[in-house]
Amino acid sequence: MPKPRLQKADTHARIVDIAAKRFRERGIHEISLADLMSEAGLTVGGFYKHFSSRDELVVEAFVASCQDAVSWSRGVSSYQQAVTEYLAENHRDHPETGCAVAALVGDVKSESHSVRAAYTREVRRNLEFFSSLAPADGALAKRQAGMFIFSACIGALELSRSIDDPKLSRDILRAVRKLLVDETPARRSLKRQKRRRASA
Amino acid sequence: MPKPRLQKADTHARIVDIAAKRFRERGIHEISLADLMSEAGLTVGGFYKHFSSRDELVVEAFVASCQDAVSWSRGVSSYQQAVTEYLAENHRDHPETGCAVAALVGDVKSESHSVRAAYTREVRRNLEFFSSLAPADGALAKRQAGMFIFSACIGALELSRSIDDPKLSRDILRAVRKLLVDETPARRSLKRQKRRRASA
DNA sequence: ATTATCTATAGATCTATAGATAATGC
DNA sequence: ATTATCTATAGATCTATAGATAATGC
Repeated sequence: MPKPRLQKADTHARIVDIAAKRFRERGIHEISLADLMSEAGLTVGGFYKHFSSRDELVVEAFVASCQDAVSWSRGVSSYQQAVTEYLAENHRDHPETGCAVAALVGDVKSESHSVRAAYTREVRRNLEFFSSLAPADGALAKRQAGMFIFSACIGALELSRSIDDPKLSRDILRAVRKLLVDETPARRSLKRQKRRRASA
Repeated sequence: MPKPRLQKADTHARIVDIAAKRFRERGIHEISLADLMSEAGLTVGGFYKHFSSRDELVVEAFVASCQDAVSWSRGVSSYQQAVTEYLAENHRDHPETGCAVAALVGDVKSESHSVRAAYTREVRRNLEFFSSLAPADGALAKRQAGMFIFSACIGALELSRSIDDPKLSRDILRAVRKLLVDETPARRSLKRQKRRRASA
């Protein structure tokens, strides 16, 4: 039963949004176009009136995923909040609305040039975000701290998602959260100062 | 042209070794049984005389991959050496002989119970290895430091492999290497002591 | 005769295309 | 008449199975 005049652009966006969720949730190749179209209430046949290829959808869906990260970062005002929320069990359990860089970190290796380019842009945006919040002095130190923090976050989140032991999964998130928040150079020197002031 | 009596066990091991390489290199589902058998100089038909299913090969290949990590860790005697070699460009460029936990961190989410169980065992073994070398005092601190270090290493390695900018890729490896080796709690307090001694 | 491997193929996907269909808007 | 979507299908995989074949070892 065709339903014309119901805004083609809306349908297009709906397909992209669904793909953006499912790709992060299950991986780019673990879901078929038929499944995605069906979730949108459509059939496979119509797909190529919206996209010239599967790859085109992958790129659009990835870019759409990044919007979730942009919205999230707007609500984050401190380094501690960023790390705590990124490494929360809630984020681990909901890859479909979470960080696309983490969710697709293994997948993109075998993707097209366009996908990898979009991915690299998003990595760079994330590094800038974490650098801007990083407790470090000077542009270079901030940049390096951003790379360090983002790497630790991605590694911990993906490890916690991949193992099948819930306790170990939680322990990894907690340990990395703790060491990132407590044991960062600037924070440590802050603590030292407090200790000194207290003992004086 | 069949070649009987040439040790079935040898052929079996050869298939497993090839799979162990290709799965790490390209991902578990980006390579077909036909391709693997062909690289072993065989045809697909014979596959099921060696394995009851594709999944069985995935498990055996994963376990075989872990041997590379065990051999590697035997030659590692210090924390600094572990981090430096793990985050080397050479490791980044040769996933086929490198850490299977990193190479398959995204892939295992959609794999069978057996694969995920083997993966979890290997994560645990790696955590123990990094914990044993970690510059931290006390069993708990060592355990947490191991999780922290391994997460940062996996995140940095996989990010460096996924992006398409060689310079950024190298910068990430370098920054994480530097901050892990220089800025670890125990090392920092060591440095502080040296500074104090020098100024005294 | 046994056994490892081969050829051939069934059955299940999945991407992509061709042409039909039905609701809107002139 | 136009246009968005549908049904149907071609062509390319990929896993798994059935039965044939050829080299060894009795």
